[in-house]
Amino acid sequence: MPTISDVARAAGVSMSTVSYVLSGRRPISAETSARVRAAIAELGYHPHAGARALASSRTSVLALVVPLRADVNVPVIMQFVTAVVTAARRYHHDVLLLTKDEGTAGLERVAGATMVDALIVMDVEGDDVRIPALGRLKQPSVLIGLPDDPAGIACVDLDFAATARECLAHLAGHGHHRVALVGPSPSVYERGTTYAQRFLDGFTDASAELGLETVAHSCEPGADGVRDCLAWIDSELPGTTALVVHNEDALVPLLDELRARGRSVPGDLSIVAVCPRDVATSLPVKLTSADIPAHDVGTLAVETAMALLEGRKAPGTRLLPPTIIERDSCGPLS
Amino acid sequence: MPTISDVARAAGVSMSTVSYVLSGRRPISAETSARVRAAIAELGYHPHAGARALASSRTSVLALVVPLRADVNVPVIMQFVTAVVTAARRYHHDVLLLTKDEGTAGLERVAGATMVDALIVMDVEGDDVRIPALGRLKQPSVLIGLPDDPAGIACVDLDFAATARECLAHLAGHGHHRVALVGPSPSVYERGTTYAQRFLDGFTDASAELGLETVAHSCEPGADGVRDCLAWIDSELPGTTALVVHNEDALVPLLDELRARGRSVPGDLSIVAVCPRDVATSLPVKLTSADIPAHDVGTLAVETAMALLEGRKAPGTRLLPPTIIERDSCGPLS
DNA sequence: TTGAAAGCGATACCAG
DNA sequence: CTGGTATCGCTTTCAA
Repeated sequence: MPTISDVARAAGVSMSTVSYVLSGRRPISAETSARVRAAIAELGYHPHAGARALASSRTSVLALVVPLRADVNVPVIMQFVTAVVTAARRYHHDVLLLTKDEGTAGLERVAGATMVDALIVMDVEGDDVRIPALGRLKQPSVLIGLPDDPAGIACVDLDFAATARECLAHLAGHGHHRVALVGPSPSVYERGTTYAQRFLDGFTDASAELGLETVAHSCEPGADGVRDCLAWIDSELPGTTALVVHNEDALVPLLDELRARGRSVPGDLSIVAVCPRDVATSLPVKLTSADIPAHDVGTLAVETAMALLEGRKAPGTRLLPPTIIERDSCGPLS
Repeated sequence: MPTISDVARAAGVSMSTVSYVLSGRRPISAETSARVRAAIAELGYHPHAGARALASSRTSVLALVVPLRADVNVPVIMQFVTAVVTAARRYHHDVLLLTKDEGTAGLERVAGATMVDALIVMDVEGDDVRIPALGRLKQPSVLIGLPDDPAGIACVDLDFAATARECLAHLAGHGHHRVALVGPSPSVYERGTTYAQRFLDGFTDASAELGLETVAHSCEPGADGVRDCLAWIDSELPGTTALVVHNEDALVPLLDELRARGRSVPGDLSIVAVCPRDVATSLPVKLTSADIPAHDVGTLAVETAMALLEGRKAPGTRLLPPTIIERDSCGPLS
């Protein structure tokens, strides 16, 4: 493996010149630069990451902490991950993957060892024990999600309250007055992640603002859960004409059940789902949906981390506005 | 951030002693060791990864290259990833995540920069351009999958040929003689990944050995694809009493279609699926299935990488034996 | 516009 | 069982 001094010798310049050609941190004559680049190419030189990290105390690596709970939606996580990796590469960074189950220790390990320049943490809970730990690190971090108290750490997420509002507004625009929310499974509410509650709060507020009659109920997984939830809705708000579904796993059994009952979508019942684009379009009825912009959130998280590293931008919270995509599951009131 | 010499001073020993306490590469008296550890804990010392990598030319990091094609099964990929990360941690290694779309350049970048000790590459194709590139690296690598020519690189995968054989043997054991294979979509065969072909070859061979009448056909995605495939099977092998389904996405529409036709499973038709445990159990009929042991394969890949790093074990191919799990979709010939 | 040289923080060899 | 120290390969300040 050639070193920087091999390159320097081959190009007939000093080590520092080679270094500056690579970093661009000081002007180099076009001619010198060309000679150096030629030598680099010819020798197949790659700067040694460890040496570079030691000398500069920057690693060009980002830590990404992912949940591996089965209870969260795996394809969505994967979308975050690929968005983060892809965006990181645009900034010449690589991604070190940590799992949430290592908890605080994992963060302290990679940060303490100076393995990473910044950390991006997914699946943040309302009262997440990792937040104080992150605050103690010398590296900046970005949360994907919104805890009760970010404690000065940057946050990025979809604006779930506004999303609920848009869903209701969309249905109201179609003339619906009685709308039910099919929520996530109870375990999601119990667990600390706040997005379910934020969505529910937005739903409740918007319902009042828009003068709608609404109910909301969590929905256990599986066909039975869906049936129970529908039964609950029927008894609590008879004459419901539209559903907002904030529960991906419920979608397939829900459509099955409605078909079995002979209720057509959107003829008898309109539906707005909150889910990634691809699941909305892969079902028998193409669902009007509020997108989960995993790609945008992941990208923004990386951009925020980079801004923090460069000292621009104070940490704060960025909630992305929702996007409703009209498809075939929303009709006028019949 | 305290350094090793801060620890040495605090403990009243030399730097080298601290280093040896940490690495265990030479005997240290219990007393000294205790003093050093106390100092480490008190100062909150973490060895600097870059410095360590520079001095020792080992990084304690593994590269993992994942595909991000939508066409592969995302939850299965995620299982590989979590298995690799978890296993790596048991060996005190972290995982740097690369995406397949960076191609050869990504491998050369992280290996050339000495960012990783070894590489694990998923979604290897029959004639994968990355294989010669991996051969040129100074770090060892492990392939998940089985290319046409591993060129001396270690491979780990499920034994798909044996899996096909077991599926057929299982059905033959239930008295079936006419069996059809519902294969992956044509795009999977066209793309270079070899597992589909290996499964098909195993299927064909075992069919002959067991004296069965079989046909095999690829299956396009979606309900239409399933209908076409079933129609093809009906015309080519009338009286088929059992299906081997090597196509996860076809499972839901297939069961739907059979139900629509009033054909019961396993009453009228037996099914063995090749898929991860959780999808086999989450369908309306609990499917008898051949497991995709993503967790085991990922773990074994890491263990192989570690063995290679320690110089034990020559690279070679390890194909994991299949496991058929009997559930509710296989009955006797009626 | 370029060069020389002092670290960065560990590891591991040479000594004792 | 423990110490001293050269060394790893690069960045960056100081000088020219």
